[in-house]
Amino acid sequence: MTQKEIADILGVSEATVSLALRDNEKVSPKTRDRVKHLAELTDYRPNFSAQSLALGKTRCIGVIVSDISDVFYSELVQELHRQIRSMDYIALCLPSVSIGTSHVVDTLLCRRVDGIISMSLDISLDEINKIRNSRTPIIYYEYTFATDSVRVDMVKAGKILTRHLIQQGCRKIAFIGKPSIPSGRYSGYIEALAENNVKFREELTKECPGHYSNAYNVAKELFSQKNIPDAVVCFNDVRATGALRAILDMGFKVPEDIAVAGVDDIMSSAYAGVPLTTVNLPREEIVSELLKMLFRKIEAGAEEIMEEKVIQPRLVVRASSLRKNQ
Amino acid sequence: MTQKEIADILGVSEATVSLALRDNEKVSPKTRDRVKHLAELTDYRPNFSAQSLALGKTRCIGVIVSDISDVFYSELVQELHRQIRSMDYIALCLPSVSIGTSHVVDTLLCRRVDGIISMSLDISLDEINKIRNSRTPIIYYEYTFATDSVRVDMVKAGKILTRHLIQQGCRKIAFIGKPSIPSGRYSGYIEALAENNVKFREELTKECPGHYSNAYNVAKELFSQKNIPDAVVCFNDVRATGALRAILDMGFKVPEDIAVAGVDDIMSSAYAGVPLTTVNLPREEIVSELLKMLFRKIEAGAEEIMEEKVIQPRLVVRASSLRKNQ
DNA sequence: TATATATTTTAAAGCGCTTTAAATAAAAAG
DNA sequence: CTTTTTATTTAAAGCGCTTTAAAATATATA
Repeated sequence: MTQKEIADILGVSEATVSLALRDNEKVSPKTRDRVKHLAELTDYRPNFSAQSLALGKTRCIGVIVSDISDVFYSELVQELHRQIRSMDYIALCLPSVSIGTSHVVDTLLCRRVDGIISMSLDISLDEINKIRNSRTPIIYYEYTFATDSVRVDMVKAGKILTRHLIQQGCRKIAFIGKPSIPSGRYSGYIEALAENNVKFREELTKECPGHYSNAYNVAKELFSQKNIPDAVVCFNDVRATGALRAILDMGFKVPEDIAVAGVDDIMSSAYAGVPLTTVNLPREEIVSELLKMLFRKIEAGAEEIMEEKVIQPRLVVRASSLRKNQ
Repeated sequence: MTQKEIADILGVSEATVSLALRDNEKVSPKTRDRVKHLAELTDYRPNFSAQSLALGKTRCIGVIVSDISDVFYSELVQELHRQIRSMDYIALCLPSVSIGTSHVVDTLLCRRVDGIISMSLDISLDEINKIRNSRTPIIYYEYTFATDSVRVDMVKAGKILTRHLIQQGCRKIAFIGKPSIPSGRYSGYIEALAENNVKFREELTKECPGHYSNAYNVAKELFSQKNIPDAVVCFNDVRATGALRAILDMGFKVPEDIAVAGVDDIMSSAYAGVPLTTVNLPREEIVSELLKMLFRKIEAGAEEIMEEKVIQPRLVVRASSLRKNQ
């Protein structure tokens, strides 16, 4: 079924059909009803490719995610789908880790998405330039090198978590997932130590790639040292869950011997080896800010809007850090 | 940049440019190189909408997922993105739970996806008919009411899990997540009980919607009865994780007092309260079969291929069911 | 009734690409 | 140096839709 076929059946012109379907007031109520009725009846569905071509927009935004099987991101993406639905848009989410950032960017640009949300940290300058050249509006999540971005105050996240552990009486606080480049959570961790006069010990901080198993191994190593930390802040809940498992496997009690905390507040955290203290990043707010900014930029014709929205995280205390005797 | 602009600059016709870019051997090597070189230089990217319209295909397949924040599905989708990349296609994945199955189907049909993979159980007959009428090829995952599907042998999954628990000495085996409609895992559970002469007790089987918290509550209730089960098979790992947490919170020892098992083998299962015994569903194989079948059907012009591929699951034994004294 | 005005419909061009059939240019054969 | 044959290029139509300017019809005004 095409508009032409409908037009032929009804004995009107193609233009009339198009106008009628889009509720243009130039077409008489009577014809409009006839058209719409027949469209309904014949299960007519506009061809989006044709529409996009004619209108010059796809009503589709691209989302670059590093890894959609990463729980936190999949939760974010789900929320994004939910919110974008009401704007009559769709989100095309592609995982850069499994198909390559460069390929993702090319795909999105070829498909002429109306805008892009980048949630991937491993996007290169090259790709950013490609996007800029194409004049496709883009907003970044958690990418500190660009304006037009939304991010959670991760310094604060690291800080409130560390503060909390100090309040619980911990004094030898380790950090798993130390970044190679300066990062919020890690800075927050260091600041919190400093402001409470707790000694920062380099040897208690460990790099750790992002998967359960890596954190498991790093933790095993960390807690095999002579001088055992009494708490550990992890880069995120996935790493915290892995580390926690290692700690339990080694026979330590959590939180009595070692307190554990992560960041993200993924669903499974409340059901981990020991329910996990963490920092909640408000998905709904993050997504709504991202979309608000993106659509503003789309309206503005891809002009930089030079804005950076910072969202506040919230401490979520659970058993993994709660020392009863405090 | 459009083909026309390239053509104008080079002083050739639009047709030549199009043919050259698609490596048609009718165009001389010399012109082809000139065209491609300029295309490269000017960062030309074909307009996909136009291409789709002209070719009558979108090189895009739609994926209907109930909930992409469900770990298992997000792992499946990630794998799907990986595999489909090499076919120069993209996957448009939409979560039916947050935007509604009917809306998902409409969206996919409007956008004229070349094929659909349905991973959602709550797709209605109405929607299936819409898809059929549009003559869009579709393959189902785990949907037992349709042919042209791929599924894991869930009877077997339920059976090997239950058998394993019986071998571990359990005799009062509960089931959390009993389905309202006949389902593989549950049947497998019952069959395994029967074949080992273990009494089936209705009161040990509980319905349970799919989230950690529900399983937590159901388990709390189940294990507050006078007659406490010594094992529980859960519909999947998410429910198992929730139930496990409840069991531990109630002060039971796992697996000594109660053995716990799930299905899916999601990444976090190995790091749950107690590492979780489960059944692995081979993602790579599932996805590759789905795609193989779908593309076969696309070639065949949406003709039913009347096939049902059954994939074998694999038992993964971990601490949550391993009774040392056996 | 004729004219001006408002309402409704339509022809035609355009969006950016593909493809086919016809036109042109180059090479081979006579 | 023609005539065939072969290689290369192009004009034109089409994919399904939108939109604008002009045409047709209906309604109001003089």
